[in-house]
Amino acid sequence: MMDVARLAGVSHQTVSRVLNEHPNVAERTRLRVRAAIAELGYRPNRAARALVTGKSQVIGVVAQNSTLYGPAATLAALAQAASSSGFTVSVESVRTLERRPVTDAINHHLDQRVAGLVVIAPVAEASEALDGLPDDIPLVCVDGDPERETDLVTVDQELGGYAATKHLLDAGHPTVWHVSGPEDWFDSQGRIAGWRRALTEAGAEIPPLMAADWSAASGYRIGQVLARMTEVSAVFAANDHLALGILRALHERGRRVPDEISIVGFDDVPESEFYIPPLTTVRPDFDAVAAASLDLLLAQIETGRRHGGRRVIPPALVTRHSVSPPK
Amino acid sequence: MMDVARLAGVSHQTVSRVLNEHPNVAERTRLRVRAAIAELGYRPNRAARALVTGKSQVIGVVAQNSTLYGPAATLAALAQAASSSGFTVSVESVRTLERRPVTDAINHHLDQRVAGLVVIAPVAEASEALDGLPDDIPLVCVDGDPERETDLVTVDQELGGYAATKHLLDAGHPTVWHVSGPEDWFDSQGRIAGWRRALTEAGAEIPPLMAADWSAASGYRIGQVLARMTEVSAVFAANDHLALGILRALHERGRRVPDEISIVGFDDVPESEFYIPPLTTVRPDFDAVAAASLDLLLAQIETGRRHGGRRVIPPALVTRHSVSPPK
DNA sequence: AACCCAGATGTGAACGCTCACACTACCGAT
DNA sequence: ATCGGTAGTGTGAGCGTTCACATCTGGGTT
Repeated sequence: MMDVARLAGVSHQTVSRVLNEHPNVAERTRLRVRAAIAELGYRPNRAARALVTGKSQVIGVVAQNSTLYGPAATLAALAQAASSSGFTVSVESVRTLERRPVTDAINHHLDQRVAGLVVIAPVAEASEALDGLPDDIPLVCVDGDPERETDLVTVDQELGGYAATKHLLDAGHPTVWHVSGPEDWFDSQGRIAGWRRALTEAGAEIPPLMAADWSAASGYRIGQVLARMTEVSAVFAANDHLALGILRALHERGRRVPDEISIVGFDDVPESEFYIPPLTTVRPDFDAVAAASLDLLLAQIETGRRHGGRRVIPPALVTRHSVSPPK
Repeated sequence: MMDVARLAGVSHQTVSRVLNEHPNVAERTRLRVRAAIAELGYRPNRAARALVTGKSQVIGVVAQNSTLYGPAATLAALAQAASSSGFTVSVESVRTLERRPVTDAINHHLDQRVAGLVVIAPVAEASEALDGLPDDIPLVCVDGDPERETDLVTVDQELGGYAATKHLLDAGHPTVWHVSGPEDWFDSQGRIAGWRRALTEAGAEIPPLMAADWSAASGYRIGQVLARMTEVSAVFAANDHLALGILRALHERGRRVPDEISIVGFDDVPESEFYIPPLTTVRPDFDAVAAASLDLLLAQIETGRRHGGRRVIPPALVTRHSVSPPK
């Protein structure tokens, strides 16, 4: 920086001002400094800046190491969105969503003096890890406890579950079975609630809940049970991969979809359009989730205060060919 | 740090020594310092350390913003592996794999004084962006040009393509059609080469190449063509999602898999076991790719020199039910 | 007893920036 | 003629570490 200053015939401070786009710099000075920067190929040292300001241009993200579609898609979208705002995303990957590893990951980020934190905390325990945090660090919680007070971005799971169930009910099915995700996930809870509400509103019987994890394998196992039960005509699966497993189990036992049984999924993974049959599903907008998170976070960074903002992104039902009226 | 030093009754330098596990510190002093650290809840400022040492504990990753399974899985595994080595992964997400955005991303990382760089560069243009780089920065290229000299980690695509094709040939098929990924991807090129080699070795006819992108949608389009061609009895799809699209197209035209047509995929996405029928596929070990990358990178960081190391991870064929002998 | 050496510790500078403040020049208003 | 204000610029300190070097101590050698 000194070299640049010397070449431009100004002080280091003026160079700093040009770099930070400080208003009070004469136009020709600015030009001269920029020229010197270009000539020397100078690039500012962000570590030094981070040291003195106490903040970096880095957003710390805590996410579970998983290839689950939702979290992975959110993370990718977040990285993309951050890049275009001049931020870098630093990922601390946790093996499990227990409190301890999440806390460690957060502390590690704090050591690096990140400008803000995005925590993907889809279960209660991970969500609780956010409670002890000093409140001078910008923080957005994604997919976290819908009840929490701090800034939160989430897909409207309840609405999605409601829409899926309603769609099946509207097709004429007397009731809808639900294969849910793990019960400690807020996502699962929301989808279950939506399912229940639709059923209740319609005065339909509420069948027992079939809880699974998010995998196609568990969908398959539950599908084998469902396939034997002649009274089930409509199933709402908590995600597309579960739906795929169910589809396969049904196919194996010769139960035809949608003729005998209708199915709706959740997530709209790009492949679901090519399942057999093409899956009617609920599409959350992960790009919108990422954009909203960044938006909230940047606002906090700017003002230096928590706002308690809350963005709930409504998902959309996309209808394909896995639903038909009951026979 | 000064506070800790004061409390422990030592100098700041001794605290620093304890922090960096310098050998020449008396045992009881070390204990006293640790106690002081714990009592004060002191956490070192990484930005300050990065400033003075010129290196951070951060690994810069450049990856395309995509939800493609391979890159996403590699990235996740990398973040996980880095975390357990005490490193953080900083992701710079590029929208396209053109040279310019990749170079920008790399420079941005360099500004942050990352300890090393991992670039996922599956096409030639991205790979070229690595050429102008100063050679004092540790660098590992993942999925890059197999011909390049610098440290490289990649799945043995050629072997995978060979194994898939050979498997179909061994089942008795006269030849094997190939639906490939985009031709500018090294992954595609390797799989194509393996496919050709297996065909050539067996003295089989080499059918025209069907090039697609990686999506199920493009697999479906090509599948519609394949379904009409009575002479095709065996297809090797460059990834599982393509295979899914093909499966669906075939199903629509009433062509049964594997009775009439056999199919092998690539990637072993977790869902492929539940496709109809369960897909025989080639499984690359993304965890191994990530581990090898980190290994190579850490070695460079330690020695401060490029080694020109090269790790080629052999994939494994996993046989399920999408292959049978021709009728 | 004098010496040496290695282990343990302390001292001050430096890393590359930004911040707070001081200074200069020039303007218009009194 | 004096004053205050403002745009433009410079000066020095300080952020929290590590590095290079200096100093101190105690045990083993001669």
